[in-house]
Amino acid sequence: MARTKIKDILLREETGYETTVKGWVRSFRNNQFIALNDGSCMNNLQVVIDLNTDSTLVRMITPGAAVAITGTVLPSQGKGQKVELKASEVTLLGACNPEEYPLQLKNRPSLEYLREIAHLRFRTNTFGAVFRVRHSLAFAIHKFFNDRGFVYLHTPIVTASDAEGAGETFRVTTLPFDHPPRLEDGSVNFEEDFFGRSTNLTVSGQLEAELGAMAFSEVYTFGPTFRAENSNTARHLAEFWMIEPEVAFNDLKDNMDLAEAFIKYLIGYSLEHNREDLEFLAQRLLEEEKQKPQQERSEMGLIEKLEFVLNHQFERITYTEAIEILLQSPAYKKKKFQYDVKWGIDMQSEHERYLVEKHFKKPVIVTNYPAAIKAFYMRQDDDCAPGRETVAAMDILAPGIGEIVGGSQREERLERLEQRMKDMHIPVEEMYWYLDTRRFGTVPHAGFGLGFERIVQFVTGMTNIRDVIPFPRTPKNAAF
RNA sequence: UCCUCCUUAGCUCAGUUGGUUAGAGCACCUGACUGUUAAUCAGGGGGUCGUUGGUUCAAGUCCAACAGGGGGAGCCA
Repeated sequence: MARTKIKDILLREETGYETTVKGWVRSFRNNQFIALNDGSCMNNLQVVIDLNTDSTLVRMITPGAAVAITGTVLPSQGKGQKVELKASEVTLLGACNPEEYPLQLKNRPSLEYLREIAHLRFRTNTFGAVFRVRHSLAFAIHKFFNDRGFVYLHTPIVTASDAEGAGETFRVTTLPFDHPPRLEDGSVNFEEDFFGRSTNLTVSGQLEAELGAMAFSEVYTFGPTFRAENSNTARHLAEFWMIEPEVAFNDLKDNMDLAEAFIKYLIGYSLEHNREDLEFLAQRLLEEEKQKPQQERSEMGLIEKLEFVLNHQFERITYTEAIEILLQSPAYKKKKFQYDVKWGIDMQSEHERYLVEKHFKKPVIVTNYPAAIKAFYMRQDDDCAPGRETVAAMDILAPGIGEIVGGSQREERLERLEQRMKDMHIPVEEMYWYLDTRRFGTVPHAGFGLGFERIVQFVTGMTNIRDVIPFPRTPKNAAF
């Protein structure tokens, strides 16, 4: 008999039909009640087996074991569920030695411990919910852009340019690391390497996305990104996924509108399609926060927070206004900030958190940062006072996780771009392909990068980024 | 990379001022019971106290280094 997904049985709420389910045992009570989960949804299906079932088979029904069960769906006699499956045939597909299996429903394994058994953690309620939401968000990203006529562009994972200076790179090579071919001056001869030049894993697909935008008008990338920085935080990974839309003819305001609509769409999509999972995650978060002192607890529950963000305009302020707010803040006057505030500084986490969590209490888009602290490709603002040169940058800061989006209108004027690159010691000749877009039919355009795991964190409420990617890669950790 | 805290049973954690044989709950095993909901009840087994070195008559406990992890910071998405 064809397998029915547990989600469909629970959704149907109909009874009296015969069917087959397959899944993994979460718990087995009373030698009679199996809580069965097949990952299709949060909830388990209660399977009731006959008391006369062969006792050697009954002994094999243990947490983690895989079973196939045929039976009739009936209204449940118990209180915890509407329907249950009365088994007529139970088949053990895969046994699971309970002495060795580390996941038992009645244990309360910590997130840190589950990270060590990441190959099994999908089978827990928490990670089941997190990764169903992650899937939903990934799908919603494609849907959002597809519905708006964007072309999904696959930018390369192996690249030769580190021109953007977005971070430390992982080198890609087939040269023998113990005796690489060398030039006369002792440096490694990359001409003998696989690609005939020094290559690394991509740190961003943006520059290539810009090339696509100059033909398709609107493109987006969504792929793995690699940074070899020795960052040990709850919001950094060495391998993560990034979404980078790039739109011709858009200016900074269009860019903000797109980013805000995008984030709200993702939240709305998840609220609509992952209600059960989000409710579970909200409950989990609530339990976790009970451990914290009152003042550190968040004011809103997870779902309230998502609905709040969905229903309120993001605050939009310039960098200059942000600095002004910080300078006027009680926190600044009481010298609560560890780092000083003045125009020109790169804002520290404490400053961003003050703006987002204390002052505005909602996502904030900060624009027009000082040119000196931003990347070469950002469009230089006109009519700046001397010493106050800014660029058309925008960062979206979200409560709890900080910068979730970084983007800008791009510098489309060839001379100004070349001059800026020279000032910042970026090899102009090597970047001829990038500059060609400014030579051949250049237009104003804008785009941004959104860290996928950060939006998954925001939506699921998971505080550590390592818990929203299946197999996290971080310094000293590439297990599984 | 820096600051800080942590590492004791499969898991979550106690462990007093350095002092006899290392504790609990859950999990696991054995048995009982059977419309349970993290099932319940009775009994049982389970430890190189992260690793290495040091101080001491004596170290889970004090010191150092290293490893791993948490929280914070930097860098960023």
